[in-house]
Amino acid sequence: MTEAFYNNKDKLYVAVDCIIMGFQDNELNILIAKRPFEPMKGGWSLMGGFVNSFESINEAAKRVVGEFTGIDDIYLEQVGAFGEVDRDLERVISIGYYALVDIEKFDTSLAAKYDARWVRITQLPELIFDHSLMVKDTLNLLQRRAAVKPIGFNLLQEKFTLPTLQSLYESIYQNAIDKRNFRKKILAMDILEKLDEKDKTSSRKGAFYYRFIKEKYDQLIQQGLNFSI
Amino acid sequence: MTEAFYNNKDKLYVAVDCIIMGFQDNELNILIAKRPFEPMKGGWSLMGGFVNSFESINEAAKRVVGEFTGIDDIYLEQVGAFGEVDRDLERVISIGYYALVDIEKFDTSLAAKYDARWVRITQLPELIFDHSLMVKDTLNLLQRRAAVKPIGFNLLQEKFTLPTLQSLYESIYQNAIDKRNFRKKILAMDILEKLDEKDKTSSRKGAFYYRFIKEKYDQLIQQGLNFSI
DNA sequence: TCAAAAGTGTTAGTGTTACACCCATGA
DNA sequence: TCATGGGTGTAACACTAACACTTTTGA
Repeated sequence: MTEAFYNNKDKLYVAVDCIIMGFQDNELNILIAKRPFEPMKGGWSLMGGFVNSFESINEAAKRVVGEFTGIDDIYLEQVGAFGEVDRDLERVISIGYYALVDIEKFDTSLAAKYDARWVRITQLPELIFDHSLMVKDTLNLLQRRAAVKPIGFNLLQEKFTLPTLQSLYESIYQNAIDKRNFRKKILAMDILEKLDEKDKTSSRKGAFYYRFIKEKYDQLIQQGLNFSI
Repeated sequence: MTEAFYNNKDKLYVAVDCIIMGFQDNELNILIAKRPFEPMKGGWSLMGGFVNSFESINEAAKRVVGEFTGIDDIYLEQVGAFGEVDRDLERVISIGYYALVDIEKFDTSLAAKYDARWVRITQLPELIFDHSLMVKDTLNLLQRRAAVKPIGFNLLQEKFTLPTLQSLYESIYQNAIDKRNFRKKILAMDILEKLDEKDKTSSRKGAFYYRFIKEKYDQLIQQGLNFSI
C-alpha cells in the first residue's frame, strides 16, 4: 500500500501571498489591502489566497494576482516559502511571489471591492504577519534580477521615455543614477527602438518614446550579450 | 469564530528536500540515497522529510540534515518551494534547502543505514521527481551567493590551502580560474590568516595552510568591504 | 636529478565613474 | 524670454584578464 508512507504525516494549510508591484509617480508601488476578516482584521496585508489541492503553487499565484488586479499578463517569480510556526493564527505555510504589472491595466473597480490600494514602496505601513519581511526579500530579489534581466519593462507601458526608465531603476535601487551613464549603457545594448513620438506631459521640450524590442534582445542573448544595468 | 476563514480550505503535505553539499576530491559532492519505499522505490533521491505542524520549515530542514549526516553545525539556505500538482504521487509541496557541510564531520555509519552516498555533482544520476531541478536551482543560487558571501568556507575544514580553496571555487563555477588572479584577489581582502604549517599530501613542496578569520571579515564588512570572487 | 605542484608581477584592455553645458519648447 | 526638463562627450581611474617562469621537495 503506497499510501502508508504518507498517511501518518501532518497536512498543513498552504497559501500564496503576492507582492504585486506597479510603477506610478516615478516610484514602485505595491498593492495592499485592509484585511476584511479575522485574524488581524483591519490590518494592512498583501494579496493572498490558499493553494487548492488541484492547482500548482504557480497557478495559485497567477490566480490570486488575476483576482485582485484583473490582469492576466503578469511577470511572476517566486520569492520563497515562509514557514514560522506562529506566522499566522493557524499553521499556514505561505509562499511569496512577486508580480510585475503594468499599472495602467489595473481594474480599478477591484480596489473598492477589496479595499485595496497602491502604496509607494517608500511609504508602506507596517503589514500583518511576516508580510513586511516578504516585501523586503522581494526588493532584494528584484534588485538582483533587474540588474541582469530586462524585467523592468514589465512595469512600463509599451512606449516609455528614457527619463521614465531611469526613474524606474532609481526606484528599484533606491539611489540616483547619472543620466549620461545610464543612457550610454542602456542604448549601447541596442535593445531599444527610438520612436518618432514624444511624451510632452512632463516637460516642454518633450522626451522621445522608446520601445523594448524583445525579439532583438532574445537574438542578442543568443549571441552572448549579457544584459547589465 | 476565527476558524471559519480557514476551515473550508485544503490542507496539503509539506516536505523539505535537502541538497546536502560537501567538498571532496576537489569537487562538490551531493549526498543522495536509494529510496527505500514506494513510490519510486530504488530511485536516487535527495534527503527529505515531512514538515510537522509544530516545527518551522527551517527547523524541519535542520532536523533532516542532522538525521542524515549526524552534523548539526550546518550552513542552510532555502532554495524555494516546488509545487507542481504531480511532482509526487500524493499532493506534496516540497521546500528545497541546500546545506553546506564539512564532509569530514559526516557520520559514515549513516551512509549504510540510509543507503546514502556522496556523489560528485558532475556525475549525478537522474534523480526522482523534481529533485534534479532542485539541484540545478541550487547550483545557480550557490554561484550567486558564493560570489558575494564567504560561504565557501563552510565546505572546508578549519585549515585549508589556497589550491584547495581555488578548486572549490572552480567546482562551484565549473570553470578554471587563473591561480595568480585568484590569490591576488582573495589575499587582498585580508580575511585569511597564513599558518606556519604546510599540507604535504598533494605535493612535495607542500602548500601553506590558511584560516578564514570570521572576526576580521565581520569587522571589514562593517567598514564597507564587499566580498567578491 | 627530475617530476610535480606551489608560488609569484606586470601589462593591456575593458568597464566604471565623475562631471557641465546646450537644446527645445510652451507659457 | 525664461524656466524646465531633455539630451549629449570625455577623461581619470579601477578592475579584470591574460600570460611564464622559478621554487621546493621527496623519490
